[in-house]
Amino acid sequence: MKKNADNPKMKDVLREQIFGRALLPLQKLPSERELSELFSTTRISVKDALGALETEGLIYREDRRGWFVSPPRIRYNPLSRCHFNQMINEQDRIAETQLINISTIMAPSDYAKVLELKELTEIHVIERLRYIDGRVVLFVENCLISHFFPGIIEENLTQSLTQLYQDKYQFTTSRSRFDVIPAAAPAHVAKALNISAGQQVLKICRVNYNQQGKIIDCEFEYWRPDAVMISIDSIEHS
Amino acid sequence: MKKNADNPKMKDVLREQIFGRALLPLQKLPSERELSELFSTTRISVKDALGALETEGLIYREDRRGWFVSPPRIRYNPLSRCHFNQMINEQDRIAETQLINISTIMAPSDYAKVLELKELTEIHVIERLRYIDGRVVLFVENCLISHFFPGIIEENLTQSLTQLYQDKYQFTTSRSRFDVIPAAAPAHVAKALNISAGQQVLKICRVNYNQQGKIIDCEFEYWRPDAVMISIDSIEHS
DNA sequence: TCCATCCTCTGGACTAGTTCAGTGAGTTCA
DNA sequence: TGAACTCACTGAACTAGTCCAGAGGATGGA
Repeated sequence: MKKNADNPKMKDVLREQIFGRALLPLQKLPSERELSELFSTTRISVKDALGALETEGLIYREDRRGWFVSPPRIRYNPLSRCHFNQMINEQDRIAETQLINISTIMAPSDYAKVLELKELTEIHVIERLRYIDGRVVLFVENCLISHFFPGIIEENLTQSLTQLYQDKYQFTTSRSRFDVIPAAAPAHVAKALNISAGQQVLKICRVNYNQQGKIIDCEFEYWRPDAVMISIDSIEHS
Repeated sequence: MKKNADNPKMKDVLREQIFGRALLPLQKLPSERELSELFSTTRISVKDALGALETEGLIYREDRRGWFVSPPRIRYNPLSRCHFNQMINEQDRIAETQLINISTIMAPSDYAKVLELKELTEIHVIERLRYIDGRVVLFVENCLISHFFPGIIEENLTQSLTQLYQDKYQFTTSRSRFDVIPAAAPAHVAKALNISAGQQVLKICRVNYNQQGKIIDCEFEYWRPDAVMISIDSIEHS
């Protein structure tokens, strides 16, 4: 069968099926090869169409696993003191956290810059993965200035770090700065998020100050772009 | 000449030339066809490589014109009362604003929802383009609830709307909410930004309340993703 | 000098394939 | 039962083309 005017564009058909609930959140789409047969087109055209729906936030990819329908976005206020689990639960979603790796290193220049370090300084890097409804959507690197946090490595680091700072170290966050950019996923982040290196992520870099106004840690968050809406209300901070 | 291990990947070469200042901000890259000859590869592979650099924020595309090296990002605080021109000038860049279109319509459902309208309401839609250093980077739609703003259409709408609200209507913004998502450019936005429909943009939707706590307008901003870093500091709001 | 037309150039979108490398399920063996 | 192996499946990445439609510059005519 040749393509003709009776043959609606694949991305329009899929979009309608998603909006019409024929395809449900987290549901797997047919493979690219199947779609290219179904719609009598080539795989490159299928990839382009799927990529367009991905850009719209309607579907997401997983490297070597397939394409899936995106669930609704989470509303996220980076200035909020609300723990991840609580934030997700409040939106009737299921949260989970996985500790991936902890390392203790001399701060490389990009970290040193963010933390405004003037000399060689040891930091702990805590890598965690965040899941919503069983899907991995966020890779987080917390970079803690070690000398502020003796013995933290032995703690349960899947819990709220902010709470741990307060309970064990009597640090409260007096101020936060955050920057948001669309970025390309570095290889280690991509692998953790089940995408190929260089795919689009939404990167949030946050710097936290304790009650003495000193920077104590920074945090790099890499979000799946379809999973989150950053939402800020000026009234919550006045 | 066949590809072999001596032939470095095109995107790595271009990335090095950009970081090494052999390719300067706003400079045009060779066309896809030229690059495919230079690097003995196909146009699809060139497009993939260029797309990867675009995702990194290093280059940007213009439909039918070519690919260009991205200038540094603007730091933008959506909660700031700072006018666009001032914000850009403070970062040693040149700002320009172009009024594209003004229309007066009954609010369609997506606008009505954002403005929390309970009944059929007339709105003014003011479309503007924002340029930094001569490059179009931002398409803005301001949606004003008409009955709050008698006679506004005749004003100079390239100036700061916020200032106009205050001077002519004695409205000050007491509160703002904004949402940020990566989105696909609608056709009318894409055309204005010199990209094809469906390309990635960073969409900011803002809602403003006057001193009586009433929503008076909302704003949809569509940013070129490589041009902006959203930057918020909690200390500026306490 | 200005406007209309033409032409080349551009990215966008498509055709028809191929190879690569990791995932995950099923099977086999200890 | 658990671990290792195998194999089909998957998207990623590549080859070699084609056609489309709008941008912008050059040219010619009024």
